[in-house]
Amino acid sequence: MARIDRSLIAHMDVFAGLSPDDLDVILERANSSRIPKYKPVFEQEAEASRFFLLLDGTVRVVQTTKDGHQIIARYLGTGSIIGIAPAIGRTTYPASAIAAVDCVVLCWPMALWPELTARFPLFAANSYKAVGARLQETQERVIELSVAQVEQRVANAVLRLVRQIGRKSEDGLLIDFPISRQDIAEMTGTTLHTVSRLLSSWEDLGVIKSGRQKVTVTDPHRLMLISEGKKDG
Amino acid sequence: MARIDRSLIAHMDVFAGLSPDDLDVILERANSSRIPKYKPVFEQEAEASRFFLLLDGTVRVVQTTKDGHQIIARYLGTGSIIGIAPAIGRTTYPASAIAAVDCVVLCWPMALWPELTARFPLFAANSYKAVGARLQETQERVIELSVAQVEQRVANAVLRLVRQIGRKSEDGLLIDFPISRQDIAEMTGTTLHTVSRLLSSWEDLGVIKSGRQKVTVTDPHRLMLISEGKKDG
DNA sequence: TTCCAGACTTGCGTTAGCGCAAACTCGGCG
DNA sequence: CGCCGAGTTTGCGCTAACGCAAGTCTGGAA
Repeated sequence: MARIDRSLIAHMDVFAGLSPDDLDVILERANSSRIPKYKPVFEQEAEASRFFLLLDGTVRVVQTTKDGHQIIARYLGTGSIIGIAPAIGRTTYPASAIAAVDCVVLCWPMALWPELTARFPLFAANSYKAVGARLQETQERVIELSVAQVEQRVANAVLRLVRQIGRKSEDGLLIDFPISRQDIAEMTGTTLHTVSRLLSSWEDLGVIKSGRQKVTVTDPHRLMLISEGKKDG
Repeated sequence: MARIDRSLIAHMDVFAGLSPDDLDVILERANSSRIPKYKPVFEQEAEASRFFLLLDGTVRVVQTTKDGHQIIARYLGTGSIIGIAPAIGRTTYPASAIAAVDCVVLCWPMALWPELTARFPLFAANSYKAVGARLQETQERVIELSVAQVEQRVANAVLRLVRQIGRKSEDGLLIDFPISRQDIAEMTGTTLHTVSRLLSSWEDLGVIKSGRQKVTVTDPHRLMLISEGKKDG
């Protein structure tokens, strides 16, 4: 861990409040590595031997069920801490993390987790805060799955993606990594067919533009209305 | 906090690993109180002014959406720590907690949360572990809502309830607090009608017995098959 | 003991969304 | 430059589950 730009790292949420010296102690124990697009950072069920900080890129967190269904738990962007299995009382990873684009991560041996959290309570607190935030998001998703129709859920998912990792393009807000209909289906508990139909209808309405593994939102406001179940404006 | 039996408390998960002295310090700051059946321990959106340890009973954690839908996030039993909003980065309670039966709780002013977690890292870690466990459960629920049919979800919910807070009765495993069809519907993202139909059909099969706000599982194994989508045995 | 409200049951029509299947599109590789 | 296959679109029939409505049951209050 020598040639990574610290000024960026220092501002990441997990390190909030830490002194530069403390930061040094933590960072000098880390290794950085590149994860090419579509390669896993870690895999579900594997021994949780390392934890990671995403320095650049986006990862897709995926769970696979016994009967072969895949569910996208979430996308995580730059600055996210991932793979902290012990924080939720596990020794294996509960999900796989796949690079959605080329990524750069820092990683630490998991053996350092108890040590670092004990020595740097702020680091621990920040990490746990991330877990708490994920709990809240997940809970919101439960509510959505329980009470909202598919169209609203898909609209919401697209909006969330755009907000989290959207980029302005000439046509509107572009989701900044390849995402298929299947992916959106796995985020919303539906099928790629239904997603395709919905995206098509939205495209007819002029709310989005979409192509192969690409979605651009041209009328976010309208899409928000849809996500609230108000189909017409 | 004087007349509560410490031997029971000392064995609760949140206090695992703490010395008796540390435990004393924590407990002497607490107040105990009785929450009668159906009364709230705390309410969604309210300022999170206190956190609680459930000494006896069962609480129902409920979220209400803007459009008036209720969702039961989970049931928590004796030994659960609840209302720790700051652990997930909030200053208000994200949900309401309602006593499902007469309950006894300990409570601390929220102002003590930073102090106690800082002073007793094991207490902090145990609390955060609880958050982590809830994240995992919630995530599993997302998966279930995404891929499983209503019948499987309801079967699973009943099994979970029985496991968590079931009591042996002459007929089988009884869910040990009043639970309505509506409640089960709010746990599984369906309607009381559908739940009623399912329970009726299971009763015909001899898998359960049920009455007003009461469910007894007589054939857990069969119910498990149903929850796995294998309707026949 | 009677009454009542809240819990539950059940029939019926409707529909959102699934599953299958067939066709199309397009980016990249040979 | 043409082919190939993954990603996508779309039509069609089907069904799980909802929503409504009209009951029945039951435990506790009066």
